[in-house]
Amino acid sequence: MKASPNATAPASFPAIESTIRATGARVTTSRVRVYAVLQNAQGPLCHRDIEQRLSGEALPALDRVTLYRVLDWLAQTGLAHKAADARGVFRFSAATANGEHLRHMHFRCTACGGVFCLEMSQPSLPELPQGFRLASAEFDIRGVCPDCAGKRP
Amino acid sequence: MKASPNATAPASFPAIESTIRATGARVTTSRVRVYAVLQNAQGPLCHRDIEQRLSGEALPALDRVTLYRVLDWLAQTGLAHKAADARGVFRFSAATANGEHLRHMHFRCTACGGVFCLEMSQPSLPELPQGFRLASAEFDIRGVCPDCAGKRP
DNA sequence: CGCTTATTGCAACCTTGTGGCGTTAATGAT
DNA sequence: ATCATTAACGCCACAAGGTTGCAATAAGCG
Repeated sequence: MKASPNATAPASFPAIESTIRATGARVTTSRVRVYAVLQNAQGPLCHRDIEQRLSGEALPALDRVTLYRVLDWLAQTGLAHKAADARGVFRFSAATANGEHLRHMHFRCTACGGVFCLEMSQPSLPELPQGFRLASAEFDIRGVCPDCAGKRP
Repeated sequence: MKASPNATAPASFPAIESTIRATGARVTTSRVRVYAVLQNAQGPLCHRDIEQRLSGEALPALDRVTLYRVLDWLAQTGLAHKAADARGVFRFSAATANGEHLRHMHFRCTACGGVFCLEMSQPSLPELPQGFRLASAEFDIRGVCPDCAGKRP
């Protein structure tokens, strides 16, 4: 065993492994790797972002379809959140333990599709008409991020 | 039932025509028809919804690509709003004259993708970090609509 | 009416996402 | 430690949404 100083380390994350094991499903390298990427991310990532980060690792890249399935599985088990960005592409983010994601604030750039989490106190939830089942509520702000605004002023 | 006379009326909407003319672009039947559909709609419609409604008219159906282009043009000129629904599909809605759409409330069904406009007083807008350009802000609520909840309880 | 060119329609293509199926490998039992 | 079981994986093809290029059409104008 070596020490662990490299950014392209193999998939060995005891905490993540036990989290996945707790769901009752099998602990596979694919799941560990993808979940680790989501946990290290700053904001919600789309399929391509994740593929890119995985390809930076020493391990072989995972199949496109497998990645989709792992992501959907993560979303289904509640370990990750899945939502479409301003361009209609699904983005995924690791769920926090206490489910505080139910009240979050997002800025979605219509140019690059990026999502920025804004840490601000969110207004209270409204009451829904009868029959509607609430899953999540977000204050969704669209516009252009500083990066894209700089490129096309 | 022939009682309702112009369910399949041709494209002749003086108000819509002059609105389009005011943008400086050409007034075409495609633009008039699509814009009329959006104005008569209850909530945001996706490409397919619009195609379906247009095919109910007596006039020949418009090309898929043309529809996309007309919709993008409407969004660009500000006559319509374009946003992705919970399933990542773009939906379009006619903009109101006074731009009050900036403060709106939507419920997005994750099952059928439907969007329901909720008329409720919305909380005040937050202040953004420097460099971010605001385009629109919505309180975005996701869940399951009464229809879909009834089908899969 | 005839001219100019913005729009349209068609065809091909791209991206995102899904379904089927044989093969691999994670787990539990031996 | 090895084997059997079967959940996941990888690969294939496919579907839906969306875009690009270009020739044909029709809106606006003199």
